[in-house]
Amino acid sequence: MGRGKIAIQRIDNRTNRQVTFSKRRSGLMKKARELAILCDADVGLVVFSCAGRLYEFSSSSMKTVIERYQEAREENNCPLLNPISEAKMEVATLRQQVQNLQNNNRKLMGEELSGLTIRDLQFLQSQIEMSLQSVRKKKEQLLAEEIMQLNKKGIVLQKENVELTKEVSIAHQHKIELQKKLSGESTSGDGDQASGSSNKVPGRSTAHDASEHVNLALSIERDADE
Amino acid sequence: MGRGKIAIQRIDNRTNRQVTFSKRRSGLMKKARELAILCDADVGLVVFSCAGRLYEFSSSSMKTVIERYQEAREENNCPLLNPISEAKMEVATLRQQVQNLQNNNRKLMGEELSGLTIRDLQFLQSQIEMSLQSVRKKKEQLLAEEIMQLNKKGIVLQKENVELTKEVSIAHQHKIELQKKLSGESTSGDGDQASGSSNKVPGRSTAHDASEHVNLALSIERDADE
DNA sequence: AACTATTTATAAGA
DNA sequence: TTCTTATAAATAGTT
Repeated sequence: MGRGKIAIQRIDNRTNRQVTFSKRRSGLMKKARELAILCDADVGLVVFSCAGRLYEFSSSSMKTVIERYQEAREENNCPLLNPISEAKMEVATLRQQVQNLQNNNRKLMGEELSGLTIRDLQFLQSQIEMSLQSVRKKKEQLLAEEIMQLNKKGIVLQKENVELTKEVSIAHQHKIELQKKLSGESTSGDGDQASGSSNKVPGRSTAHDASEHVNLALSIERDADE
Repeated sequence: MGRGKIAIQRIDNRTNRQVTFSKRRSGLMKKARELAILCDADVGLVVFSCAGRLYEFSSSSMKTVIERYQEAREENNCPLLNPISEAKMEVATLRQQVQNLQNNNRKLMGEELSGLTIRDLQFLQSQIEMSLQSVRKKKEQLLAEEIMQLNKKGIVLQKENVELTKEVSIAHQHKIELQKKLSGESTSGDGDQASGSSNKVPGRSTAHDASEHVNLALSIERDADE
């Protein structure tokens, strides 16, 4: 229907193809609408251009048509073409699974025990006792690790402290020697009056901090074993 | 296009409508196919006759076309038209829920504790201890109920036994009296030789059964408190 | 996008 | 239903 007859095969010319697509698409849509109206039919038409653009017509609503189509296909034959009832099945399965897990959880939390027999309860109790043992073991393990690490840190800090003490002691010695030399030259000495009383360094008592950490860890362990 | 022009409105004549439906439907299908081939388009066409019969054409597969349509609609705009992605969303949510519940279950069972901190473990331990308490309480309650019931039953049976003993005693008395009368008449007596030694009824020792039940219950309780 | 020569679809009749 | 055919409608190629 046109100036010339064309073979029904892909139109190679790009422009030509696009023009024909536009014309025939609107013609198809028009005919789909006419069929729906004239014959009281329910029609759904979906067209994707080769560029991926979507065009559609439906006499009622596309959603309705698609659902009706899927139902009809499911009734008549293959259950392979239904992405929706697959999903529905999966939802049902998962719901059941959630239900079971929730029940199990509740029992493990000691809730909703009314339906259980003494035997069930005995089993549940054993289960929970084992869980408790497992959790306690894990916690003790973690605590032991933490304590060991803190002890290591403490030892390092203590060594550091010893070194610093030595340095301070040496510095003090030097100072005293300098003071002696100065007092040999003149009687008015400008020496450090406080440092002679102690070799501790209050501003940076690192070893003291470490021991505090260890004590804290031990107190946590004591709490845990109550 | 035909012998006469027709208005685009529902054809009243039933036969006419059916004929037109048949002709135009095949025409529409043909044009849909031509469009798909000529213009390299993806076309899906679904037609339900007013009688509910399904006719379809799709250039690839209807399943593919429908899925592509739904995806396209979802991307572009409204999420109202997608029965499939709703289900997908629900499946995703449920999967997550199942995952969470399984994790929780495992923790409550003392499994897979590696990611937890000491604080987490402490909390979990408290939770499990509470569960254990709850389960023990429930079990003790059930056991107490069972024991009470068995005791009641035992008391009833004991009373019954007392009554039966009395009856047996009376029957025995009667028998002795009858024997006395008979021995007064003739020396050869046909009396009960065994019943004189005891007033127990070995064939129906109901009270004895009840006490056994009670002992069983008590032994279960002892097991539970280990 | 409009035109138009042709082809195609189809309404009515058989 | 199916075939026929006159006619309406669609559209291929052109402008």
